[in-house]
Amino acid sequence: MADEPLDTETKIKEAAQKVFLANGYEGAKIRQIADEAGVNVALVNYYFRSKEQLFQQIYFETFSSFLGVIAQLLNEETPFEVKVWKLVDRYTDFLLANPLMPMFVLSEYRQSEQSPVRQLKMKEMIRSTVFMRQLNDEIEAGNFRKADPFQVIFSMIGSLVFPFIARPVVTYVGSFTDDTFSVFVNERKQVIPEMIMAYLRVR
Amino acid sequence: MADEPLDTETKIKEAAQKVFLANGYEGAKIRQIADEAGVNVALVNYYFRSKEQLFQQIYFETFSSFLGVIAQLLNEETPFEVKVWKLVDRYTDFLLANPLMPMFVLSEYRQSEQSPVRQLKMKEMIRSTVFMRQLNDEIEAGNFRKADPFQVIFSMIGSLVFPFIARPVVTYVGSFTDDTFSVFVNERKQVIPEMIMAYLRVR
DNA sequence: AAAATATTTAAACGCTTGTTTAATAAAATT
DNA sequence: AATTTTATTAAACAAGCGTTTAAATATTTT
Repeated sequence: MADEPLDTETKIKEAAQKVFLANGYEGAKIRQIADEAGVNVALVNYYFRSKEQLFQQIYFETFSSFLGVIAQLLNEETPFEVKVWKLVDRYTDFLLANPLMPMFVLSEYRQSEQSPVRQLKMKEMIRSTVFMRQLNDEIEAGNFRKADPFQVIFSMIGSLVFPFIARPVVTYVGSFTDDTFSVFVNERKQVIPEMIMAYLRVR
Repeated sequence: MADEPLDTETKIKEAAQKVFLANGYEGAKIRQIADEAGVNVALVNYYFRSKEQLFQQIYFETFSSFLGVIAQLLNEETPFEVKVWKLVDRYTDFLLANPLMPMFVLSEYRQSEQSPVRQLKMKEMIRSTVFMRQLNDEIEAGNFRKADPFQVIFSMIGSLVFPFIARPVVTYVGSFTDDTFSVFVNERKQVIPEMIMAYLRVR
């Protein structure tokens, strides 16, 4: 990868992303962000006006990525079961590449009516996915048991995301290293789809 | 309930529990804890020496409760399937009564060798539960599919705990109120055991 | 009741925080 | 080349933080 010389604003943003994800809003200090970016403290406010605004920008982008990738995978035009397997596989890889994202997104979420996050219309996005439609169709056709699609989707996402949220505890209880944790999570690529499908197939 | 006049130390501790669980270590301020307890700021340090020590005490107790309740349920001497249903039922109720606990325990976890949390030997506790033994027996007897017990247990706990960790997002995407969130979680008392058992039964 | 100890308080301490200022350096415009 | 604008800096600011102090009050012990 060609690491071209980044302009100051980008350097700050990348440093902020790193520091905010590792420490959360309260735990992150502007001086730490500035140091990480190799830049004077004042420049953070010069480019982003305030810690709060910088955070909002980072949070919005992270949230969009976190739920956006899911929404995209849910919307693929592949048969239902294939999609479940593919989604779990792809999203596991995504989380392995961004292991701090789930905890950050879920622990730093703040509700406010006119927040950018709300304007994403994530609600409608998830509710109207191809995945949801297919699931409803299969249930109506009698191929799957009568199940609440929300229960199914949150079971799947929850199983997928949980190890990353609970990573320190999981690592401790399971005596994992970084490598064996990765193995553990990769094994779930098989376990989770099998679990979801086994549940749905029982009529 | 008879709310007898609490002594100062207890008042501070309960206030600290409340404030730490709601805001985390960095977000919690001693003056807020003191106010919540209706007590002078200096008394917090008088009784607990430092914010750090107060936090450690709260965290240890919360962690013990969070994992201890699970360990206890995993150790009940009931048949495997009955236990799965009972565990999900009881732990859901426990989480409904302590909705902030999972996020607090998982986001504020810090590893350190001689921490009180480590001395709980939670690892050995979970690994040697009746649940684990039963699961292994059933698999060896050919009644259940060949599954990694850790995968099963973390799928179950993860499904159980996830809605509480992701509550704001789940609430938003699902258009839940506090009441309908509670309904949603209670429905999982059936979904989760069925999912786990459906998975295990496929050979 | 007097003395000793424990509890509580208001005030201040020193440090870190996010933020701003005012001066300097660099770049762009004229 | 002179001027204006933009970028960067060191330094300071006020506010908030966890913590300590020293005096006042309450309680316990003698």
